Amino acid sequence: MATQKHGKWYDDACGTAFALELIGERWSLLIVRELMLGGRRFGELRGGLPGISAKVLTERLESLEGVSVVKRRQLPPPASVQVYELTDWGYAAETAIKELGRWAAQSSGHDPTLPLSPASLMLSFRTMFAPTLAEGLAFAGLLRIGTDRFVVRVANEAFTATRGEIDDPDFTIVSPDAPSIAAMVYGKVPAEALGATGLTTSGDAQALQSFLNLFPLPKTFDASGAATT
Amino acid sequence: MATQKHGKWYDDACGTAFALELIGERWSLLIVRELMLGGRRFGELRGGLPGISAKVLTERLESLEGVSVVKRRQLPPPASVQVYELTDWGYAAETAIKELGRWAAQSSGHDPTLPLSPASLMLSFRTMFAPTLAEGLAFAGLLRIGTDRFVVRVANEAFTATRGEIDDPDFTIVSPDAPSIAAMVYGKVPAEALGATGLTTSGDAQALQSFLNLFPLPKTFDASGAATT
DNA sequence: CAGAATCCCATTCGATACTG
DNA sequence: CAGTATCGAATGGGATTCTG
Repeated sequence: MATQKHGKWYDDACGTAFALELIGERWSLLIVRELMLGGRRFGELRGGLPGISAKVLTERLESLEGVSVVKRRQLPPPASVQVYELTDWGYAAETAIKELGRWAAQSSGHDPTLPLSPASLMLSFRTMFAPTLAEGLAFAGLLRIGTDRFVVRVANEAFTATRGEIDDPDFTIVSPDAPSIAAMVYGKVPAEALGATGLTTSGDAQALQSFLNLFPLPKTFDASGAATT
Repeated sequence: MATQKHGKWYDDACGTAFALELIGERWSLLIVRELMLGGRRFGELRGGLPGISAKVLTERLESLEGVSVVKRRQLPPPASVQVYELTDWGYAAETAIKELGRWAAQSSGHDPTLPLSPASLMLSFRTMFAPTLAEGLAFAGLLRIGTDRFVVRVANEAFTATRGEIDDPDFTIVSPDAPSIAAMVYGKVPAEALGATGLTTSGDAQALQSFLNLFPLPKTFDASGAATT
């Protein structure tokens, strides 16, 4: 187990302060975010974290491993690759990560045009999903974002999004990147207008449209931080 | 309005990344925590944040004001003191802060013997309160922690904790500091054993005991981050 | 007391080069 | 590809001083 680096930033018994000791360093929480949809390799992590250097990523992974949020796994010999994945406890951080995102997304200062990783997009779906809008709906969709594959399912007013394939999806979305899908879902841009981005859809148009409407945006505070009535 | 400092740490449309741009600097989130139970003065903030320097506190307050999480208020002339308080949006961060704390407190590495501010203690109550344990209960208590005053109320399976006084509480807890109360609530240390700490209780012993049992601890992951069965 | 201004050291980061 | 090693630059934060 790698050695823990700092250990004494704050001198505070508060659980939130302890959380910040663990995942409060720059980049740490975003690394956890990238791992939230399953184990990833070093290079895949870099791909989802624009601007992070190999040095910092290495340091953060060691730190997160040292505090048992991340564990390292050697894949079986044929392809003996190393994979980083969350521990059970690491996965338990999902709620906290989503609540932070939900909070910040309510600000008028949020810029949705920046780059977005596939994992972030899936996590945003898990965050923004509105169960009441899913009454009576049941379908499964396949999302192909670059080389990533995700299955999204809606049933019993519940939503799941996981890495994986599926044989007979009700609909399929193929996109070169995540932002194009985000624009369609959150920007209410019709799929046809996204042709130029290389995004295509197929399958049950009804189910697809239902899916696209399951994720309402809040945005309820103005630039001065006051609630908008 | 103060100028925003960095602005471009991450280049990421993810809401969580944006949250970290706003409150991800060292100390920032703990300052928000200290303000969560009401406006505070500069020195009061320092008191609740052991180890923070005046320089850093000044910088962080400017930064938080710049992004509209905190606002500055001049109290009316008689006592023309400056008070820092959260904007509506700042108060909306409570859920995220509590979820971070709840997550971290599940770790076996959490050290509850460190210093604890009164605001942190109240926030921990709001976090750990278990509605199902409050069925049929209704009472109001007064907590005097050093010079701070809080009113805690339980009714309709709901819990509130706010700064303030009350005339006829069902019980009163007087303590020189927050950790003594934390030991009684979370450490299951009987009040009598806390005499040496200067903690005293009075009023309806039944209501007091009910109150003390409303905040169960989770702690469900071992040192390696695995779920304990 | 509340905070701004200086100074200076320690850490951190990014870029580049290197290795199995 | 998956990191490690090194180095210079930038940043951050503590201590101190000063001011209203």
